[in-house]
Amino acid sequence: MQTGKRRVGRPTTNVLTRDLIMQTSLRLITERGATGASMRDISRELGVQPSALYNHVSGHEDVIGGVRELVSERIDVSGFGTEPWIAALDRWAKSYRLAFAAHPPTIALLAVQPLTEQSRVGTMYDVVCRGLIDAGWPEARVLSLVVALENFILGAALDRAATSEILRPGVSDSTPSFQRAYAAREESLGEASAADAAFDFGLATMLAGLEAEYAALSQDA
Amino acid sequence: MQTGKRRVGRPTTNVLTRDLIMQTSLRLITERGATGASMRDISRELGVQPSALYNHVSGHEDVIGGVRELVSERIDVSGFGTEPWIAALDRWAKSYRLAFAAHPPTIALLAVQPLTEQSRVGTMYDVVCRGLIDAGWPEARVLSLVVALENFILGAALDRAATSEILRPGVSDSTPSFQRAYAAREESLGEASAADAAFDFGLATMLAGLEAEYAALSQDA
DNA sequence: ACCTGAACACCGTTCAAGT
DNA sequence: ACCTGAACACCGTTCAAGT
Repeated sequence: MQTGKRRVGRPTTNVLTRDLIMQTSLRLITERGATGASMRDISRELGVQPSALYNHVSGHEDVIGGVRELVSERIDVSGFGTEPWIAALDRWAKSYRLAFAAHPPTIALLAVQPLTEQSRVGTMYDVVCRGLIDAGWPEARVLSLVVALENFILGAALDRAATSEILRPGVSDSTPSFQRAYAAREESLGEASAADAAFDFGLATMLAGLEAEYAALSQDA
Repeated sequence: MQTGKRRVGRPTTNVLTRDLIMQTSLRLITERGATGASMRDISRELGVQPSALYNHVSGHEDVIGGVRELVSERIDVSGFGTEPWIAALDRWAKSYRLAFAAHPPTIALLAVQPLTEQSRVGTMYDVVCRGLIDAGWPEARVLSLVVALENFILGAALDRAATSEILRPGVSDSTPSFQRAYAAREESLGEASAADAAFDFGLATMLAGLEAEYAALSQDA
């Protein structure tokens, strides 16, 4: 990316754009982890001084927000309006998690960020809300449903981002039931990821619970 | 905490202990947020040089791990063995979330940390696993169940830690369904927290799904 | 408007020196 | 063994100066 040394003063053709900064940041985070994309790292990668970034972004928080937008673009909301609501939620949840799982270190960074107004994330919520309202869910409950599912998805993504050894009983310790459960899961999983198994199990459980809740709703009406 | 200026060399009575460092760190995180408990902040609060901390902890990661242990001590696993498994899970999940909710900024810090061996967290898993195995859940599925529920809990805690404005549609924008759902929830909630509503809804949904799954299990047997 | 370069107030961590 | 003090290699951000 470097173009030798630039002399002071405004360059004849701009070196940076906001989008270039976001793309570079996402790439660095993915390649080097959450701590590998400091403002100084990004500027170094782009061959500019750190202060140059501030002509296009307001600060590090702004960069993180932009990266979140980038990652969120790959979430699939196409099921709403074309499939039954439960299938649409299933598709949404799985693609949501995969979008973040493709860049594991982003999750811890992004999950805490407040939602910027007028963002693509906002339009995603709109599509999901519309699908659920049209399906007959009471408006007052729709956001609780969406947020609850999202909490699970982000928690699962966070889990996947952590080392796979995050949950492992110590050897020869005082947790026999934990060890038995661990060994039994190990055997039944084979090559599959434990985090994936927990996500699939949890998502199926939540959707089953939602289906039951939905059935109870139409019984009241 | 300061005791005037100490001269160089080993003090006659120790100033620090590992536990004192952890307690101070938790207090600072709670009072000042996740960024308010740097190694230098902790040392300043304790009236010592930053390097003094390294006689009792291996580094910042170690401190975070210790704080997680502190917070986790308040998780209630007393239901396992004394209540039906579903009630025990409900009690566990609610106290789990509350333990972290009492120190909101800790969650983002702690959720990503790998589990240290021989920790209290490990014994918590053991009690939960034992309760579920004794209740008749297949050993190979127990950990997926626990991890899935934990993912939801931590995701919900993360959500609660974020500003309450994290999810809010922009005014006069192109997300009408999102806005309707937001307004409807607002009205039905009154004073209650939106994050709480989503957690309660999600937990009830997951437990209902688990109950259905459990019933299906015994049908096969 | 958009870059460089210098500066400021921070980090985590290491290590010699002192008791 | 457990502290101080100095040092190293980092941060994010601001701002004057230059084109």
